Amino acid sequence: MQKNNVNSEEYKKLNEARDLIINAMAETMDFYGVTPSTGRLYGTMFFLEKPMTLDEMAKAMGMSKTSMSNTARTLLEKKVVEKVWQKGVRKDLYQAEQDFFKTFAEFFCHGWRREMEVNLKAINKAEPIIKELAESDDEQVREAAQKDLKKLENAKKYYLWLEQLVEAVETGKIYEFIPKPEESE
Amino acid sequence: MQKNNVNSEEYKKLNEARDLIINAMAETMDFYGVTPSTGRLYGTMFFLEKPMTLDEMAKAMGMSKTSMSNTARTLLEKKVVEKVWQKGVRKDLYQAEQDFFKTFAEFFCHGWRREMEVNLKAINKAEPIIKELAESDDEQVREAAQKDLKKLENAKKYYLWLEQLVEAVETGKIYEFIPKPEESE
DNA sequence: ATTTACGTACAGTTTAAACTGTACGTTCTT
DNA sequence: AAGAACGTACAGTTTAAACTGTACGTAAAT
Repeated sequence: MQKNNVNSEEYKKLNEARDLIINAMAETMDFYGVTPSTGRLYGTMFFLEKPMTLDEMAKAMGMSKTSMSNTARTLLEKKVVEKVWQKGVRKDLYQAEQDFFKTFAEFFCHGWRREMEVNLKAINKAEPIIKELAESDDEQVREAAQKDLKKLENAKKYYLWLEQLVEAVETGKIYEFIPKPEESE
Repeated sequence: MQKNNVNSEEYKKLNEARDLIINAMAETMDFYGVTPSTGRLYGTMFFLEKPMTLDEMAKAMGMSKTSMSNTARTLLEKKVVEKVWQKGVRKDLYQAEQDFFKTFAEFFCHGWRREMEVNLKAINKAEPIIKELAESDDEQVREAAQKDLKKLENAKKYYLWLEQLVEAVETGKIYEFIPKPEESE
């Protein structure tokens, strides 16, 4: 918790300031479908410069190594951390992605894509059936089916649009429309 | 479950086809932070033309009225259903929003906005403290604080960009860049 | 003024998720 | 080849979320 040759008073202050941010991250990351403690881990890794081992995470979060293994995997799947490799280091090393634009693109495009795929698959299965029923002799069935077809058409149009959006975000074309504030490096 | 003067065989078929879609919706709506049963309710309401009462929902979902009250409130908060009013009807009536573009805009802009607000608030609190530490006599503290400041700068730039995106989506300006496929009405 | 209908607060229960500790397979070290 | 270090599968526990039924406050109906 406290480094050796270091002004620990000021370090404490710095960590408190970082915690303000980390807490906010932990709170808002529920939007990304993770628990607060997962968010806290990401926040912690975000501020740490060097990559982190599971043991370091466990110590920093005051949690079990098993939990850290699971949490790290979650963050890995969400593409907000990456596994890095260092010569001579046996332990797995994880490092937080620093570029929020990248994490934004990764996360939302992945989610949107999945939504499109699953739903379009279902639509393609259901549509022929409903199309058949839209020719029914039974007026009520026919009208209901026709209304459903219209709904499916609209859904497909939406997914067509979403596909375009995903592509624009993934390729970076979106930044032609909404430019990034220029980087300070 | 079975209407009176209706070809129940065909109705069954139609409901099976609808269920394919509803199941897909229930599955993918986890991305929107709701449970499958909440997704199922939305899907059910999406296909039903008329607004629905809590009792009808309870019957359709095979769940308690209390659950439906909670679930409906959730959907209301996410802005994917709305309360409608009909003359002479005492019961609350809920109706699914049919326009996916609207639900997209409502949901993501709300989430992004909250993320920006909470995190920027934390940044504004933490930054002055870190700025002070960036002048520290202790070299380690000073360098750490300076690195942190850069991180905060980058975060702010990202949120600036996100703000622009939210605005483009909310105002509909986004459709100038990624046009909607034309409506079939 | 009673009664009836409605939605939800509340308490209790069931179900699922988060988390821990032990044990095991794998890989590096010696 | 034996031993040590590492990550994770697994089983068990704790915590939180989902769901139910009863009860109550409010408002319409009689």
